[in-house]
Amino acid sequence: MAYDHRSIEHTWQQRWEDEGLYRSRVDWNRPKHYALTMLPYPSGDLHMGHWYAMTPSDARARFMRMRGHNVLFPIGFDAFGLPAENAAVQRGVHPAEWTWKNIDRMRTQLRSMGAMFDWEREAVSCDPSYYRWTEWLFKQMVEHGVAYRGEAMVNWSPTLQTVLANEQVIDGKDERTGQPVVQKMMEQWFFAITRYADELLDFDSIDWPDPIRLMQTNWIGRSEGARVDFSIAEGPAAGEPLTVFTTRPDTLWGATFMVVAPEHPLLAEITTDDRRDEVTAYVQAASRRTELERIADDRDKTGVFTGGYAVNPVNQEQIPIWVADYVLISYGTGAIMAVPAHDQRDFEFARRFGLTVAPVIHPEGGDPLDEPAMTESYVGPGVMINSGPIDGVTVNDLKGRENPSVAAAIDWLVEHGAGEESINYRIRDWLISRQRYWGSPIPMIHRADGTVESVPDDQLPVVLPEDVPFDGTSPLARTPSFTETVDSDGNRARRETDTLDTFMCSSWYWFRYLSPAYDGGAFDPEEAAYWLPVDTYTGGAEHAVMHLLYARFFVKAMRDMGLFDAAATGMTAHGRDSDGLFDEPFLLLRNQGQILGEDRTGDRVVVSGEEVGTRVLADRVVVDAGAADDAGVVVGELLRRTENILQVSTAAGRVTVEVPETAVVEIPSIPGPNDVNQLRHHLEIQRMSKSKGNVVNPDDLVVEYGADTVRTYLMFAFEWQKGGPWNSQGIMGSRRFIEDVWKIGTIEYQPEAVSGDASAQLRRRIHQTTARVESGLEAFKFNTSVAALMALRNDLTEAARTGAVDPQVWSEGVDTLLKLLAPIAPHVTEELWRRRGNDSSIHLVAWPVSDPEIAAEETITMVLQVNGKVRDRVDVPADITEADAEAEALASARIQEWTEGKIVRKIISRPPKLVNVVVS
RNA sequence: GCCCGGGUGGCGGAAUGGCAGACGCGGCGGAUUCAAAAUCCGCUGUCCGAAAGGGCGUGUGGGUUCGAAUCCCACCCCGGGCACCA
Repeated sequence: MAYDHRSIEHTWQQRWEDEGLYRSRVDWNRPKHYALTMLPYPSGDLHMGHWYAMTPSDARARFMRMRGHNVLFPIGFDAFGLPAENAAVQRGVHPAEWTWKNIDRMRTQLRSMGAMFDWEREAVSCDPSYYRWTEWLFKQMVEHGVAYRGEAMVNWSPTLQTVLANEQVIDGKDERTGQPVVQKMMEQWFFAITRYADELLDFDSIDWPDPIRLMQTNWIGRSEGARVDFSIAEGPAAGEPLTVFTTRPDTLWGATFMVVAPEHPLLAEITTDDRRDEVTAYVQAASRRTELERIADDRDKTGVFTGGYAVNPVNQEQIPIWVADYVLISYGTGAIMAVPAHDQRDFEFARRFGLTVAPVIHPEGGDPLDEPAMTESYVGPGVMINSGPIDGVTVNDLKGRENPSVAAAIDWLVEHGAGEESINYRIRDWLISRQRYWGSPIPMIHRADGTVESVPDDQLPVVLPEDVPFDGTSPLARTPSFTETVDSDGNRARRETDTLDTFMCSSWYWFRYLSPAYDGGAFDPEEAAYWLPVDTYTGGAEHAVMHLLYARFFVKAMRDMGLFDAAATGMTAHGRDSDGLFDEPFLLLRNQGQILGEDRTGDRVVVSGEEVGTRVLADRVVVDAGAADDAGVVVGELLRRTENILQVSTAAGRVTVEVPETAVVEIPSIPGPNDVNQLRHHLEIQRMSKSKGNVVNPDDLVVEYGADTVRTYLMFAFEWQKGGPWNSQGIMGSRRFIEDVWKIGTIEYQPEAVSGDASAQLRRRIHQTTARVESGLEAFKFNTSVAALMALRNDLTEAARTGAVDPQVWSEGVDTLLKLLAPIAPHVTEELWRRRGNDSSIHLVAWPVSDPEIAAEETITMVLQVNGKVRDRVDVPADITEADAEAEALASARIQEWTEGKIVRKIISRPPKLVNVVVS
């Protein structure tokens, strides 16, 4: 009976659905396990990346279930976002229609995986029943002061006609489109994520990969130091403080000038009249430059003198104030004290503009700094000099108060009222307003008097109007039926027309999964009490600082707003200690790598034609001409093709070939008339993309090989956390494996010359395999689990051929193979399990237990070494004593050969693994 | 520039400081076949050797150790993150 994946997979997917096999229900008598995979964006097609992310997660969730956990493994869609709106602009399809159609299609594709998703818990973020609670959560944030409206310098994307969060801007460009972003002052809604900066730096209670923790730590960017008030010396602002943040207050006595950012509020008052034109020109030039241009420019510092001076509070010295764009308004106070002797940026600026450099640190174990000769700043350890009260204090390489000189300076500042100890963060508050249509509306109303009020809860959600213009910026703002409303006093008012950053939708979705239809709140506290928090979260590392940081912030804010109080009470009622369970969203996080396109060699082309200048004008191009090679003027591999221009790698080097329309193109492998566009060029390993033509479609693979084979291959062929290039031949290995399992599961076993040894050996392998598969699944090293199963397949195939094992052991072997493989290849194992006479699903049976005593080898091949080199091997009992092991080694003829005539210095005996005889 | 992660056969990858290369792909040889595909059996790091066996071998150089892919130091290369953060 042949293995037919099509009927098997279809049948079981249907039956599991009908029987509700994957419905998860609260059951306080069983331990729970909340396994979560990052929800997909409904782009239209499930690609290999989705399969690669989800099927191993599914396998692990199934494994946890077989181990006795009550597992929740939900799925949904992150359905708001720009691509839907672009589709509307470009193709005239309404975003809602486009999105829901994609979701429909992707649901079908997701079902073809055979994953244990509980579809009753599906949540879709663009559904009003979902975004009602996104809006409600926003309101909660407003009411608790976590969300606020503020004027700030924002990242404006002229291309997208919207603002972006800091996290969405990379190198001064929008991280999605790569288009430049400019700075602009705007009033927008923010979440006060900075308030949680310190708590977000604490990862002690969660098991997350180090790189992610590091990236978040760097992103938050905590710096310890001091705020110091300099005072403006003259002019309209005379006597006013000019505050700076510094991590090196110990170098205050070396401050020789100050620099303010071009946007600094006090700049105009500081600037003297004779300098005003120059300063104004500089500020204007700076504002015109995008972030991108500032980076693209050579790093030479620019700036101008304001004419103003400030008084250094530590020594009353007057120092000049400059304006320069290397000081950023968005960090610290937007003004710095410059200590050129001990800060490289300040040093470069000072040298360029001829400003004073005054060393205040005597380098450790070196000569005093020779100011005129210095070519770079000194940032190492030493001893303070020329610094009045802190002279002689040690300077080390540590940060903050751990550096004695910094501690001494802070103490002095505080004592003299000149400054205060301060911590500064790189992270900014999260800007959540977007001037887009396809997002959750912000449930706020602008009253005629300029104040803002929220839409009452019983009027939520504010529903997106359907009929809006999709031909430019902010469709909602241009839809009067939406914007015109009345406030709580019945006066005419205007609705907020910005929508929420879609990252907000994905910052709480795993709560909605618990009870997607619940209308008494964002989630049902009864469900939350049982299922929360998420035990295992899997997804791509590209979300390291956005989604994963926002999600952590959300949970902390929700906790502080009391949104988990009811759930905590429920936990306590069931005897579960809720302490600390609502501090973090995901207890364990693991990231999968990325599947890349396959390496591909280009067509071997034989071109005939004539040379015209530097290129060859073809009249005939033949692919794989074989013996007819000599006919060509150009023969080689096609490296690149741009329209009809070919780059061919030949023995003599690279040649450019132009293929006019009149030329004949012959590709034997493609029937019918061929044209130049069908030539395949060389492709390096890189991301899959339609334009490169290296996309592997999982749907096609499922049709050809079956979901079980695709799942097995994805788990076997890569180190999951690393990923790598696709290999179209490799999948056959997994297909053969599944077919072999089918054979093993369907043959009639014929015992012949049954031997006790062979039976015991197979039992040993069964129990060893169980342990190996288990540890692989636990540790996300799925490839080792599959490898172990393939090895068991080999043992069982051998057993079937020889007939040497006891029928009972054979049967145990087959059953164990099926159970261990069930999480990975759920369909074929279910089919075989039932055929073997079992009435209920294999996915409900208990995970096999590996008995260490049965798994233990009786005899082990012991390695005999001389001076650490393997010279012989002997089979010894597993419980051999150290003395016997040594005796075995010395009795070995081969060891004797190698030790003959030498003096045995010592013998390292590690029974039963090895004996190392050290001679000289 | 700074901070991470990683370099193991032709390829994907295994390996609590103890037999490097499990498992698979590919390749080679054989069986089967009219033939091919599929399937089955065997071999497959590299060099020397008829073989027995031996030399070399986990990016490079050094170190620790009886013993290093694994630990330490320096360097090279690849991937990722941040990037004038005071």
